[in-house]
Amino acid sequence: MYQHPTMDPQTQERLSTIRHSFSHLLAAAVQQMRPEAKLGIGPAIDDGFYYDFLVDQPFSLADLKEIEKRMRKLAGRKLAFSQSSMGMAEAKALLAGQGEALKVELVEDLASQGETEVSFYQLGDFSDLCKGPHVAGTQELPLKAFKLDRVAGAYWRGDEKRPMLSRIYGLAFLTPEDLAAHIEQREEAERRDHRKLGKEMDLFVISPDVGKGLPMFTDKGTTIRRALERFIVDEELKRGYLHVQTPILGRKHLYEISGHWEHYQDSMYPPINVDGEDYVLRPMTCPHHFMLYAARPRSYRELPVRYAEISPMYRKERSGELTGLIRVMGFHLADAHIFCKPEDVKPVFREVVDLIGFVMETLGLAERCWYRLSLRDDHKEKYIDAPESWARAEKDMREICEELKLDAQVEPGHAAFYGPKLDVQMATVGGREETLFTNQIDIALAQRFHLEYIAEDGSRRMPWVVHRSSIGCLERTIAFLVEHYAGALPLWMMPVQVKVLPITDEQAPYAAQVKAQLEALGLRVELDDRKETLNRKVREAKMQKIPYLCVVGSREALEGTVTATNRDTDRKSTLPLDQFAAAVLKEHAARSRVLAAAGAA
RNA sequence: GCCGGUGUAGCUCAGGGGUAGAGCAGCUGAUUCGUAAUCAGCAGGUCGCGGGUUCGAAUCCCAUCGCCGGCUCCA
Repeated sequence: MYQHPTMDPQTQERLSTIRHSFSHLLAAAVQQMRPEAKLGIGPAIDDGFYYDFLVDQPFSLADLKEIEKRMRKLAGRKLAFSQSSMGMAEAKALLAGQGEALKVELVEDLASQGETEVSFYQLGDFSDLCKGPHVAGTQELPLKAFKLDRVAGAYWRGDEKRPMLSRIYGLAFLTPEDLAAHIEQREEAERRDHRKLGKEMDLFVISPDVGKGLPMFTDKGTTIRRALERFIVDEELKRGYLHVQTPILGRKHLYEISGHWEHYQDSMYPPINVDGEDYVLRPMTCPHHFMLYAARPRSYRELPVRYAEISPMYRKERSGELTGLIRVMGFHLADAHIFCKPEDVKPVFREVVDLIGFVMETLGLAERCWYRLSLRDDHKEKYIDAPESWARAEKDMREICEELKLDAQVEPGHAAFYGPKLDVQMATVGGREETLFTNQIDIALAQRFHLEYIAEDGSRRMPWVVHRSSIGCLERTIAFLVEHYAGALPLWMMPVQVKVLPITDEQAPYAAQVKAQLEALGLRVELDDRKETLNRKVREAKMQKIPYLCVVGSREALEGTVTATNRDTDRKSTLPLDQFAAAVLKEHAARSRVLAAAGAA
């Protein structure tokens, strides 16, 4: 989301105060228009503020104009924000008298946390339970730097079992310029959106007839995927992973053993009954890999066993949750399960962190990602019931983060049902946070599947299992890459790496030769021999973000050269074809993110 | 799934009760061109789908589907 590049903490705090004050102004205006509207909460957020209201009739976009007008009118009266405080019982009685049931609940919560007093802010006729701070009065609000934005439904306290409130979002900044910049940035984000670019670049298609959340990759999109798959499979093989292949269907029984059926059923498709036996589409690969492990006795000597697979999986999602390639129902995860001795879990995990670090670096996403340590929360029913193992695994996970100086954000409530996770997080261009990769210590499944190995002393022991994804879900990773690079992907994953543009028909034979020579090296090349002007061919190729354009005219044909334009620098240089080809091949093979074969900066 | 918004040609959009329009893309022809749109012509839509109101619906109403933003959920 929008962050002012040079904002010091004080200014940031001031802005947050202003935004919060705007939210009160909003609530005041709303209560003028709809006295029956009950108040939820109204905090400052990254780009402004919102306020939640309990109303019979949800607000529509058309209401915003009128509300904003009233806000401006109220602000024009130069109202002061004044604070007062009172005891819990008094506050509760006051709010109850006003019919503010949601606020009463907040007071009760504060009371149960041991608070003895609460604070109210008064703005004109409008009073609200609020700890502040606020600006002194409405004359301090930058009215030209704010704007009501949109409406949305939001469950009270984020709980879908509780009533849905009507939320009004507003944008607010310190200056009109900042507001304009934010709106401009939003438009830029729209242009970078992988859904838009994916269509323009012809990478994937989501057909309602096939099904929402079930993307299909075109040849170009498939080329990107293949580049990523080859990269990760080769890298994993180098690092001791064993690549395997397992089916996407499995007996329901298998998932009853794993606990998925009990803990994860909401995300699974209903069983397919075949001759009296129930099968389910797999939501995860772990049970299959466990059965591979369990198929024969294992010695401590062969541990750690690292089974990897780029595995298709299907998870049921509610329709409103699907987004382009980022949130889908059928996807492909670069998954692996590492079976190790319990005492080896740290080195094994360190090795996993090293791999994902390498992957992020190679993809060029490292500086945009951060770590999240995902632990349990109080909703015990979501997790396997094994408090001691949880405590141990969470402790291990924390220690690993500390040892590796990962600076992970700790977040309760995001753990897998079978163990804590170390996630790699990233933000979409739209500002929404998503998980790119995830790694887990599994405290439960080895036991449920009775996995074991023979230890040095001949005893049978239970291995620990680490689940991890190295390059994540291919669909999602591609979406992030497209957004991060605004479509101008690194050479090695670009569907078309070089485009040959002959100036006239006379150069057709030479252009074909250039293409053939580059292709013989394994590069992906297109020839544009249409009867179009060079200007047009260049324009179209640039819009397609082709890394290198090779213009060949009579001069190049005569000399055996190409005049290549560099996508990233927009510079060009004329050089012998052999030399250009070798340089591009080198960049391709090295998975370089810098284009320097021609027109280097 | 819930709340709000939205759906007109492949794409971007105009039109808002009297049975459809532009630009680009496409096709045909001419142009043989040195780094971001050569010119001309042609073709293209039962206005998401289904009901209803009306003499008449792309336009109003209802329902439904897709898409977008949010909530919930999540790789």
